[in-house]
Order: sequence, then structure tokens, then C-alpha cells
Amino acid sequence: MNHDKMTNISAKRGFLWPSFEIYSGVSGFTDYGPLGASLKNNIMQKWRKQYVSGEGFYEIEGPTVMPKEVLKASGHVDNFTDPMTKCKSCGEVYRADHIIEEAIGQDVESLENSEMDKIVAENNIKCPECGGDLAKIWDYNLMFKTEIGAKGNKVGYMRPETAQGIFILFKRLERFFRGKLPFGAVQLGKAYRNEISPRQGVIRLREFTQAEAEIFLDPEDKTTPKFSQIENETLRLNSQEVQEKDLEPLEITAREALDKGIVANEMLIYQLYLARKFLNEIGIPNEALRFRQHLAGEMAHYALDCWDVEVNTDKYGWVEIIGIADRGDYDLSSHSKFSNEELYVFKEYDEPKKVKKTIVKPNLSKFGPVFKGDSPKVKQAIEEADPEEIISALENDGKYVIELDNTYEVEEELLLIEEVEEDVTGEKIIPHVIEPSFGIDRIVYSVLLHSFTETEGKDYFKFAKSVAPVQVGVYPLVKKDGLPEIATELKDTLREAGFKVEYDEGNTIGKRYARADEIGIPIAVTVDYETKDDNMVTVRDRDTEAQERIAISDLKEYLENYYK
RNA sequence: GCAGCUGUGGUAUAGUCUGGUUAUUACUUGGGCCUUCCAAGCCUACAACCCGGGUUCGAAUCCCGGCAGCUGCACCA
Repeated sequence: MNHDKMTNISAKRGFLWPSFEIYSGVSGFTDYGPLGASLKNNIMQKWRKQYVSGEGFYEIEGPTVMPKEVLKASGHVDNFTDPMTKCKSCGEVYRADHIIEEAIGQDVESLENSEMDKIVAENNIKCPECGGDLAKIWDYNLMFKTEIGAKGNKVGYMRPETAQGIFILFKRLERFFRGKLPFGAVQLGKAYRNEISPRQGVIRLREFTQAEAEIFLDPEDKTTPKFSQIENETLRLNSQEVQEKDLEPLEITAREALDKGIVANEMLIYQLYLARKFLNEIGIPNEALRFRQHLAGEMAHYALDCWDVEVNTDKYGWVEIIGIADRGDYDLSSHSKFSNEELYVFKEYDEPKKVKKTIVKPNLSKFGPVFKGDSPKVKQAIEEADPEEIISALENDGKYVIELDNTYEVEEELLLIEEVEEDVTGEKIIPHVIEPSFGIDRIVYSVLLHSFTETEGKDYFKFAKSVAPVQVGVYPLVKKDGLPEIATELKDTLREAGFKVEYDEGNTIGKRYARADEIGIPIAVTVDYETKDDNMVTVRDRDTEAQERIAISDLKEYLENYYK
């Protein structure tokens, strides 16, 4: 682990570059250079392989611009904010709650803006810089705001997370998956947060890439058949208790974590395991990883349980790269409420249940004469009322009183009370959601950091084969006597076979190996004089530097095997 | 966002305090020579004073503003 050297080489060799550099840059944005973009794509492809092919989830792709309504429902419009104020004379901008805290030493975090305005007035709080008056407090929302359409009266925001795009498709997805829980949908893409002052390079961006899966499941059944396959895996858990009491992390099996109630349910544990498996396979070792449970106060109010996967870094300490939360039914309930759409799955019982219930109906032949023109609305009121309430009212007072524009007294003889038995085949349930949420940029950084290897002879990216941006280097031993021609032809053949191949003929062979190692090309193929006689080439391994002779005719198969 | 420090070819740097030649050096990179397996050597070329304004006969150098980076504080649903 060596952040400084790693970033240096990553910039030099085209992985990560600061954005808008020729205009002196803007913090919170980053460019992926040729190798960086390729590395990132490989990581995202690997992610798809695990979650889409491996778990049977499906990928969707929604807009990055969202109308205000969606983010109102998700809570981002109201809660994803900081209170700000501004000095009227010098124009300096402050966090309002901080300036108050500083002045009167009182925690005002949960107060409304109007209340804070009052405190500012009562305590005569002024600008700390120039002593000027402070303006009315407003909310600084961390979302990028925009307008939809030419009239500009439709407010939109850049999405602050990809998850909402999945939740709002729930009705469609539920039909697509034919109503059977559990099912999962994923989305990979950009999300945006207008951070006040991002630093830490690619760790905190204003525009970043997420890969999120939303797994919808039965609130009563958060088991998964996959659990039995992984129950003996050991996990390194920094539970709430471990953090509160400052203990060593737990090293326990998935089974124990479940039985002791440290992780809430099977699916959640399975997702922790899956996240770690993914990271291992792209080159981040277990020693550099840990699971950290959100503390009670830190957990979003709707989350039932939430674990971060953190990676160890020399520069930033332990950094969150994945969050895995049981969000309960919060999102679907909230969107249901705001959109007036029922977002549910119909859960059929194994056996239909016979349910006895009492129903109360108006006796229409007697209704008309009594209520005359008002009878339709009285009838409707009876039908909408709770039968239990009507019966108890009749028992207690001998009548049921309805308050509409007039008061109506309904006596028992105007009603028909029946006991009926109904077949109930199931019920509507709002699924719970377990959400693994990956910060792709941070993961790319982690892969770079943990693949970066320093040895006596060389410093290089020891990429896992599945993510290496260049797969094969092809070189003529020297630049004459027809060797470049053979090597060039070989390069073209391998490219046509689908490999990512680089060709290099300058300088000495040693220098070219060194250059290839630096960007983590796993395999080097060298054409030499003997090739002209025996049609074989030298295949060199990046890490061991071991060489073997392979026939050109077998090379494609050899590489396919290697990268399988 | 606040405070302090910093900004010279792709990278690392000298020069800045005390304004004045063609802005130093090494590596890297491109081309050439050489080269029969791990950054060798030789020739050659490309290439920089963060941006904007001010002071001055003259600014990389002094002053102001901006941008970015680093460190600490704050923020990070």
C-alpha cells in the first residue's frame, strides 16, 4: 500500500486524471484515462457477472435527471440539506447551525430554520468576520438542481443515488418477475451530490458511479437457499458492540453471526459474503477488508440493519466502499403514499383461509322511506364504516349516529347484519428491501491501491487477471530481421480473437517488459529468431517472470484458458 | 466553508528571500543507431514559470483576486 507512488504512476500511465485540468480543475470530479476507464469497465462487467448472471437479478437503466416529486417522496428534497446563512455586508457564507453553536454554545441541529433565525435575532449573532447582519437562513440542498423543459417551471434534480430509479419502477418490475418474491433488480450508473467541499480525490466525488442491487423479499422470510453454502465462511465483523466497547473485531462464521443475532438475517449475511467475494476476486485481499455495522445513532431511521464494507488505506484509513442495508419497506411505502399507487406483492397462502366475518348492510327497502333524498349518502357512509363499530354502537346506544352535513340516526331495524364466511387466498404485502450499494470509484481506487506492488526490482500494478486493462503484450525481441513483421501479425491475430493486446518494439526487451509490468499486463509474448524456425514464442509471466515456449498455433487456446 | 502552507516541461526539481542573459538538472516520452530475453549505451527532438489583474523600463521572482493541492477544523442523510 503506497498511495503516493500509486497515484503518481496511475496519473503517468493513464488511469486517473484530474478533471478540467487545462482550466485549472474543479474539485470533486475526476477523469478516467484510457487504462482507468478500461479497468473500471472490467470491474463493472465483473460486478454484472456476479449479480446479474450469478444471482439472477436483472439490470435496469433509468434517467439521471429526476423530477422533484420522486426525491420529495424519498426524503432527499427535505432532508438532504444543510442550513446556511450569509453575511449581508461582506457576503461570507456560513453553516447556520455552526455559527449559532459557536456563539451560544448550544446544539441546534434538529431545529427548524425559522427557530434558528429567531435565535440569531434574540442573541444578536453577527458575522464573525465583519460583524455584519446575517441573512435569513436557507437550506443548502446537496443535490444538483435543474429545470426540465423550456418553461422552466418543472424542477428536477440530478439523482443522488441510483436506488430510487429502481423503487419507482416497482410496479413494472413486480409484473416482470410475475409477482414472486424474492426478486432483484440492479442499476449501475452515475449519481450526483454537490458536496460543500470535497477533498480526498476519488474518494469523495461530486459525480460518481454506483452499482446498486435492490433485493425485494418477503418481510416474514428473509432466508435464502444459498445460505447453507456459505454458513461456514468466517467473517470479520465490527459489530455495534465491538465498536462501542472498543473490542477486537469478531472472527465468526456466518452461521454464528446469524444465531447470535449479530447480523439481522440470512439474506443480509449472504450479501456481506457476496460483496467480499467480489472484492477478493478483483484483487482486494481479505486482510484489507472489514465489515462495520452502523451504530444506532448513525443508521438512517428506516434501516433495520446496515453494514459497511470498509477497505484499509494508508492515506485515508478505513474507507467505506460498500453499504449493505436492510431498508425494510421504507422506500416502497413512501413512494406508495406520495404517488397514490399501491406498491405491493400479493402473497398467496398455501391453503385459502376461511375467514368468518360480520358484515353490515343497509336494508334498502326501509332506507328510502326514512332518509328520502339523503339515503344514497347515508348508504355510502354505512358501507364505508367499520362493521364492528356499528355493532357496538347498536349494542350500547341502540342506534348508530352518522355525522354528515346533517346528523343521521340509524336504528338496527334499518340494517341487515349477516355472518359470512369468505375464502381468503392471500394478502397484499409490501416487500422489504435489502440493498447492497457499491461505490465503484472507491472500489477502482482500492483495486489500484491494493494491486500496487513494490518489489526490489520494480513497482507495478499486480492486477487480477479478470480486471487487467491490457491482457497481452506482444514484442519482437529486436527491431530487425523480420521479427517485427511476425510480431505485428501475431498482435492482429490475438486482437481479432478478442484479447486486449498492446504491441511495443522500441528500446530493449527488458525496458518493454518493465513498462508492461508497470500497467499490470499479466502476459508478455516475445517473438525471437527461433520463432522463424519453430513457430514458437516465449510467454512470460508478469509476477514470476518465468518463461515458457508456446507454439503460435496453441497461443489462442492458451490465453483463452488463462483468462477463462 | 475556515486557517496555515504550496503551485516551474509528462515526473521530480534549481532559480523566488535580494526583480535584469537563451529558466537548471535528471528521469520520462518521440525519432535514429546499437541490441539474441528483464529499465544498458550513443545521437537527436518535443516539452514548463497555475489563471487573471496590478506595480515596474523590466515579473517565475513583489502586491491583489481566483483556481487547485496538502495539513488541521468543519461537513459527509
